[in-house]
Amino acid sequence: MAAVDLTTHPGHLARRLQQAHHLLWNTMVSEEITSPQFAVLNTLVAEPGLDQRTVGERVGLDRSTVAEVISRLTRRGLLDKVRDPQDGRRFLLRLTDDGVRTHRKLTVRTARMNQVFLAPLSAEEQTVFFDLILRVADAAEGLRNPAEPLVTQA
Amino acid sequence: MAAVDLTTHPGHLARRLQQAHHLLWNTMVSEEITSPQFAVLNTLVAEPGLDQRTVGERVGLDRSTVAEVISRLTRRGLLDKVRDPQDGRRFLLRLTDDGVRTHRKLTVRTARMNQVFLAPLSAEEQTVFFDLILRVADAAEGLRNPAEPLVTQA
DNA sequence: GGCTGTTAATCAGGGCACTGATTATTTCAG
DNA sequence: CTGAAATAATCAGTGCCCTGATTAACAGCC
Repeated sequence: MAAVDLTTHPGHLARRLQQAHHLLWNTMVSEEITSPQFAVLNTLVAEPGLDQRTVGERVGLDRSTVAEVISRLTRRGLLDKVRDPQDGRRFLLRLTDDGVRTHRKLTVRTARMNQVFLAPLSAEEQTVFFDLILRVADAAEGLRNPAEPLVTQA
Repeated sequence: MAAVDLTTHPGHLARRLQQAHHLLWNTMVSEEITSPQFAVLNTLVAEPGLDQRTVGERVGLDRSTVAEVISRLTRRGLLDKVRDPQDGRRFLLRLTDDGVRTHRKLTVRTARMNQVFLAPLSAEEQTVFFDLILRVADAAEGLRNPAEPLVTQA
């Protein structure tokens, strides 16, 4: 008898927001390339030659997920993986020509989709929307790595 | 050369927000019961005897996902499934005593977690946060079913 | 009664996301 | 130089999430 109103639960709202986004992405951007895959491509356009771990850090994907995403992109020929001659643990990642083309094409469509997605909000509201979400997400991520104590006494 | 700033992409932000939430949920609420599972329990506290499809509608889970979530809750003995004598296609869902107890316990913890999660925002900002996300999500969901028999405000 | 269409649930298949354990390589202390 | 800690990547296991196809049951129409 003590049911809660889920519309005041940020986690629930975040999930619904993501689902709504997924729906729109699928219809307006691509059924092949997903949003996380696009994020990886985008990062490698900006910084070619990153390793897997760093890519994950940039786009907010953990080590396992980023490995799967990269393996899919590689399988589709959008990405090249080369062993780092300087450090045999690492793979250096780089877009193929096809990867670059795909990124360019999706960038346009993504911009269009974002417009539709955010259409219910005024320009000022959109700014607030980004700001609030970013602040909440950043703060929660900060809780994971509490300020590293410089003087360690473990 | 034409990399995009992902912090102005609502889909990317939604994903990051959900990940941050997941992290906090795991540490502050439960490692056993997930947020979607809690949403299902919560719905059945409010409306016992719903069928699977309706539960999915209430919490925003599609038919396949809701089936998995319910099967997990049933396996843990938090939920009972009974064939509807009125309609042999349906299963009627109801919490067990253990399910009710679990829901009660998690309700308290969830409230605490939400406070921590939203702490970076002032009270007014929290209201805006809910409002903006809800409006965007609702609008996008509305695009899926263009012409529904709208119940325009009673 | 039988046809047809709809609906609840399941199944097959793909992708995202996390944790904990393992492997290979590098780095650093002694 | 050598063994121990750290690091990049992979693997195993679980759970969420979606679409499209299938199965079983209901409902209306002739």
